[in-house]
Amino acid sequence: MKIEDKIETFNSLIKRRGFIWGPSPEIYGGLSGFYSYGPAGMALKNNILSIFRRELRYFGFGEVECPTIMPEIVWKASGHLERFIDPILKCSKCANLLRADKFLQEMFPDRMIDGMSYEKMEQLILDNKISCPKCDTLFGKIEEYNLMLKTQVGAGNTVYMRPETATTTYLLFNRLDQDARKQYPIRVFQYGKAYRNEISPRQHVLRMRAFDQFELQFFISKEQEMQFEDYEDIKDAVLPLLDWKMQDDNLSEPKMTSLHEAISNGTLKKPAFAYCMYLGYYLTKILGFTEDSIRFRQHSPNERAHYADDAWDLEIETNQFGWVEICGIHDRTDYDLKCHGKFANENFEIAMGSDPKNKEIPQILEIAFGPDRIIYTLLETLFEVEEIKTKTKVDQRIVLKLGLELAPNTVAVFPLKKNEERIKTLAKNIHKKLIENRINSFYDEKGAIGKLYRRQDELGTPFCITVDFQSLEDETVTIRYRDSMNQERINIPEISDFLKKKINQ
RNA sequence: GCGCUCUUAGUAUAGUGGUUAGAAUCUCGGGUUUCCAACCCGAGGAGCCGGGUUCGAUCCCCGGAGGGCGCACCA
Repeated sequence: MKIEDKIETFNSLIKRRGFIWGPSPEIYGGLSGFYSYGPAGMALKNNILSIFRRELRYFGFGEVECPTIMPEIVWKASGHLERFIDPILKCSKCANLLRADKFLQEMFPDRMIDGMSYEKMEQLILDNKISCPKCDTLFGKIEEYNLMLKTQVGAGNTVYMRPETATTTYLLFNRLDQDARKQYPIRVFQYGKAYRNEISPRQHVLRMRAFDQFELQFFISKEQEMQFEDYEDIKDAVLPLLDWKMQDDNLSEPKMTSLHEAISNGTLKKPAFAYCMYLGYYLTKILGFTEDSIRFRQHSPNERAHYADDAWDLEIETNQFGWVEICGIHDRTDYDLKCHGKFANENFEIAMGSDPKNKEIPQILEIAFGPDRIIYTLLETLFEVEEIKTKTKVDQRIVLKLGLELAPNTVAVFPLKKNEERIKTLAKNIHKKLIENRINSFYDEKGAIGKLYRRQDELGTPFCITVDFQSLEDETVTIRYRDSMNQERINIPEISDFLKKKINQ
């Protein structure tokens, strides 16, 4: 069997081996934009999350969790209600759909459309007899498309599913300020679901309507942004940067740039923001993404979100979908706290320095990961179809080169022969010992030894242990390495320690 | 959301207006096998949903859902 199309093979692998299924619910035909994780996918996700949590502890972050539903006032204050509801023009004849404001801006480049009321836009359309560019039918009323999912709580209270976790974190600000005893910068992150009513979700889990976010926040003073202690430790780090000027020159390859170089030539303005870039890069690299598949792409000023002063996407190059954003690093300034302070009638001005009289609203720097995108891009970039030579033929194998801590199974244990009771019993006992040592071991005996190895290759299991006849004599087994397919013999009582040592290397 | 196109076992597919929808792989049971998807025996599993035309529809028609591509959308 020759494996022809790598992308097809990959797409079927993630279904076949229980990584990602959908659109869910499959037995009812599916709802576009919603996917489920199978056991392997969920194991991978949990492994990623525990690495992130462990590392963020090291970087001084605390974790919070907030409700996914928030009242209307929150989104009015954050600006999402205004920005996430788009005015659209729908052609009554050909059903062509257009963003009303963008379309009108194109028609009337000299007029200020942004901020114009719907009535005024409609008047403009009427006065100038604006018609559908496709079929020339006259446009009528402006309709709304709401990118936020709306529902009701209690007796008709209109509420919204959060379109990002970040805003819900900001609502805890005065609690966090107390909790951290005003030791700025405050570092906190939140992991959880966010919801967006995409018009047409596509590209598998890359654009879902319900998706995970893992968002880190710095609450920081303006002074600290420019004189950031931790920056000194990492300023020599070299990152693949593609700023918007390079993009304007039609470049797509990033330039390896050290952070202090980026700061001194003005590509990056704030050392604290540079530190965020580093942190995003660090967390990405630690998952095993290869260096040449990563780049930071800066948003051009008109691409930026309503709250952002500077924004960079950390992107991964995939076969199927090109460069995919897995993380966004945003300088949100004091925008969010200013808005919420105003709407909630709270005073968020804090004395963050030594002078208690010098109060200011903290700045916010954000590092926002999309775990679903991490999982998809990680699987896709680490997936390989390899040629291998056996004694008799040249064969192929499918292998996921997942990091040792990420693989759903750390080790699999097999009996070389399934109908030899003594070998089977010993293999089962070894598996049991590993499980008791809380090592993620998997026992399998269904199939010839080669098939057992290949099955684990597909799941990314880094180690396989095989019990053979010699094991019965001298208390040793073979351990087979996923990437090299090499084997060596090790002592049975030392397996757990051997694996733990390998993992912590 | 629009246009084009597609939808058959877990996966990837073949074929057909009419007996029991075929092969691969897969899964399970058994045999064989002393290290890389071997082999043998046996078994299991499928035409997206709803309506119409027809004596009869998986196949033709209509509608819906979902996927792919293009447009639009993607703070």
